[in-house]
Amino acid sequence: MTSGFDDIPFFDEEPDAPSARPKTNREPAPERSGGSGIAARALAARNGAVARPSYLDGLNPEQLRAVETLDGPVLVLAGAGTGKTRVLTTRIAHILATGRAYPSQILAVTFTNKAAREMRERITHLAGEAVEGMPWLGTFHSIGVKFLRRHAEIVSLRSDFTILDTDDVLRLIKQLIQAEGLDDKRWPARQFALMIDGWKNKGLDPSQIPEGDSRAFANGKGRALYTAYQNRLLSLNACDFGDLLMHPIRILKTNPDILADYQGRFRYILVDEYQDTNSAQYMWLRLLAQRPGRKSPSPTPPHKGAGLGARSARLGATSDTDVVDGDEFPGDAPQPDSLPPVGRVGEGSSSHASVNICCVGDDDQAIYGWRGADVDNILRFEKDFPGAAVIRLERNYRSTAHILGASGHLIAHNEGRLGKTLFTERQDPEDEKVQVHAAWDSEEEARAIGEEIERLQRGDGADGVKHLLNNMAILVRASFQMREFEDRFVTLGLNYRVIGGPRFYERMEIRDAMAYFRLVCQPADDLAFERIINTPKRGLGDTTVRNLHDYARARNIPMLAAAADIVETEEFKPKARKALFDVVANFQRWQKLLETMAHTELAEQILEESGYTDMWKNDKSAEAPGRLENLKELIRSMDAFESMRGFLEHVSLVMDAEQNEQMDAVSIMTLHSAKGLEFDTVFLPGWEEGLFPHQRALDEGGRNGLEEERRLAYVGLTRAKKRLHIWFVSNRRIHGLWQSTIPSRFLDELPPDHVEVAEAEQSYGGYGRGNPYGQSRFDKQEPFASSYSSPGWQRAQANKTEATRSNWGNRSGVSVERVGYGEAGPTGRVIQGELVAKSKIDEPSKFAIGDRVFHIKFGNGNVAAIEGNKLTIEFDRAGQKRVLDGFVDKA
DNA sequence: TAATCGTAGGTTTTT
DNA sequence: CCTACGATTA
Repeated sequence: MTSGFDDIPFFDEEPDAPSARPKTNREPAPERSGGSGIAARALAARNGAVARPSYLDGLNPEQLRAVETLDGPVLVLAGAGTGKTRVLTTRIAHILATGRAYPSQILAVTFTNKAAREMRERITHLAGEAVEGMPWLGTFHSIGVKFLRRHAEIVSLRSDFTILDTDDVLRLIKQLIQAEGLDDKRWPARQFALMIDGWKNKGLDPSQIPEGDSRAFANGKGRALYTAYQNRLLSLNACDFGDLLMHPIRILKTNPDILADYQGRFRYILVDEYQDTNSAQYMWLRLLAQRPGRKSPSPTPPHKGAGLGARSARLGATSDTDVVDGDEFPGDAPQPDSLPPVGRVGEGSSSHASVNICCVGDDDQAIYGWRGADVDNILRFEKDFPGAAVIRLERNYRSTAHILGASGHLIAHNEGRLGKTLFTERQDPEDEKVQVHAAWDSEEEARAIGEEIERLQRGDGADGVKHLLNNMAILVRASFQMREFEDRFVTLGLNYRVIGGPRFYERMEIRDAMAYFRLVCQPADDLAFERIINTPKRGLGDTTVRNLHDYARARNIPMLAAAADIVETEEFKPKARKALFDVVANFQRWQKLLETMAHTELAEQILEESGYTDMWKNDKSAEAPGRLENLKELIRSMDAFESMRGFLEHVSLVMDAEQNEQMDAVSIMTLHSAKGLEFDTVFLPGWEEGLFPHQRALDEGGRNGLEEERRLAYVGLTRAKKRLHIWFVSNRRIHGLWQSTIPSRFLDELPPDHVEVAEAEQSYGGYGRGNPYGQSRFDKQEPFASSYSSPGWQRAQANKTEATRSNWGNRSGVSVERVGYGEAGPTGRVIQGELVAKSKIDEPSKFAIGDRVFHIKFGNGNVAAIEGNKLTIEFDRAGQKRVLDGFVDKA
């Protein structure tokens, strides 16, 4: 577990948990954790009756309450860095340890696999092997799959249905659009995929979508297309991601006995990141959170009040499995195919009042409204679950008081929040204020941030300590901003890591390979068939594929089967016929081998015999070696699975693969992907109107859009533990042309007490000096303007004002100043950068001049010069670049 | 089948 | 402006 991923300090790291405190659970509870239940417990403990379990040690009173309030609905409003994950995991451990439920009776949902994995690890840590048997801990989607595999037939699927990724979905939709005789340029599949996504986020099936939505696409054929799409999925025995929730909802709604069964089963429901739930997820939760109906056969409750000792005894017997897996839902007959109206789930039923559901979230960190998340879900929790206990976690363990003060003040500008005020006990006069910096343009911004990073790395900062790059991050609003930093860091030879780019299983070669495997395991997978039928090239072009497609559709058989038929005929020209024959024969053979051969071996054989690996071996492009490497990695990763099918199942849901965390590197990522992470030092560049808040969020989302942007800013600010640097530039290239920009309004929303406008340490070339634009109008209007008196801020304000009046084109005077900076400032810095590099010059390089090397970004090249750990490489495609040797491998 | 030209779009992302 | 993808052409 890397520290960067830890929301909260764990056990001994807790700031207010002195390490001197005894860890034995015989010890009475510390006084500060004095809820009444605890007091009683402590008393009991003193009498030797109940030992206070050690996992409760170090929780603050609110956290403890969140853990111990087990009956009835609970909403935990957990501010950033207040120990959210810890509460969730400890709560589960507590439920298990007190014997209130079997692991199989707890439903715990997260949004990401990462969160689920982390939760599982932590619970294991707290409660021992108890979690091994927690079958219902996972993402909404993975739990959806598990459920759907059991009840697939109710929605006319087989339980071995495939899960399509976005690529497949897109191709499928495109086919449907073409089949309708529509122009796929005018009606892009992309757009329709987004619409479907939106509908499914809301839990709407084709009959339920608003008429307006239907009319908005394809000359009013929206609904028909959606219907056709769903039918096509069924005939492919496939689901998209939305279906993994839609189908379970439908099953639960139309089958009261199944519903009652699950309602009875899940004694405790826990939801992470509740602020991010969409309507469909909400419906699903509401269905399960209702009290079981009268006739529901509820599983025997485990005996209550058992302590830790009793737990392990019970675990030995492990009746978990038969509670979940043993019972095969008798009386669960397939239902007719009619779709129920989507009403408001659970309406009119007051019985859900005492369901043990615990939702944890932070309305201030709701940043996924644009993909269907509905903040209202968290805002109206108390109405949905009457009598809910609402617990606020406001004690922050992460950031300095300045960072907390700044973020708290910013987010207070939002309306309609549940309202929390984070505080910390940390009082260190050494803590620096949040720094706001101005730069002329994005290039200078990147340059200056690079310098600051190197300064920290070197130990030239205020604290004189050398800092690891791993503890620093640059968080951007939009991914195009990353490029500037990458370019700069490559020239500096500064290690960086981009988080969130295209992921392993989304890469072309991986998808291709997976399509082969899919088709072997599932011959009806037409999408896989179409993906690889002519990859590598076999002379089976569009026309052949279309013929096959038509033939297959006419007979209602899979394309692979159609191909098998057609090669027996004279339908195709000999060349195509031969190629197709080979493909069909190959697949038939592989299918047979599936039963006998080890799956990794078979996978390798498939890629060899299909010519797929050869295709990349013959490819001269820069990416080819990397792709072959990825394929090897893919096969290697299959080892951990029982079978090829098992592997496919895993991959369809878990799209990430871990990367090398070895090297020390600065992280570059978007604000969105930074949620949940923390870093000592955080840089937030690009705080300009139009970029942040983003213009489109403003245009399309109005006030809500702005508030979501503000929450995003809040997320960014609260990622920082110790040092926070915010940047804005005066000029940025937007769609290729230079534009003057105005500092973000969010800057004005920061409290002066906790913020200082950083003075540039080097010469700025004086672009603000002798400000020709006079006093800023913002001086009067801004509430805090009086405290921003430093020259830097005034300069910033000056930029702000002039920026509103002019643009790059007619500001020749200023562009000269830029040149001035360009020559003065950075030149010195570059030299410093090299000095750093030279400290390593003595170490012999593992490369020699003339070596053939491969770089992940620039491809193949030859080493032209070596200075310490820096190489100058003549790349085949990218030209000459200086790179760090850690970034290249011998080719 | 590869290479080249033209055009559209250029926020955020999981599963 | 610059990239990525699709369509057209050799």
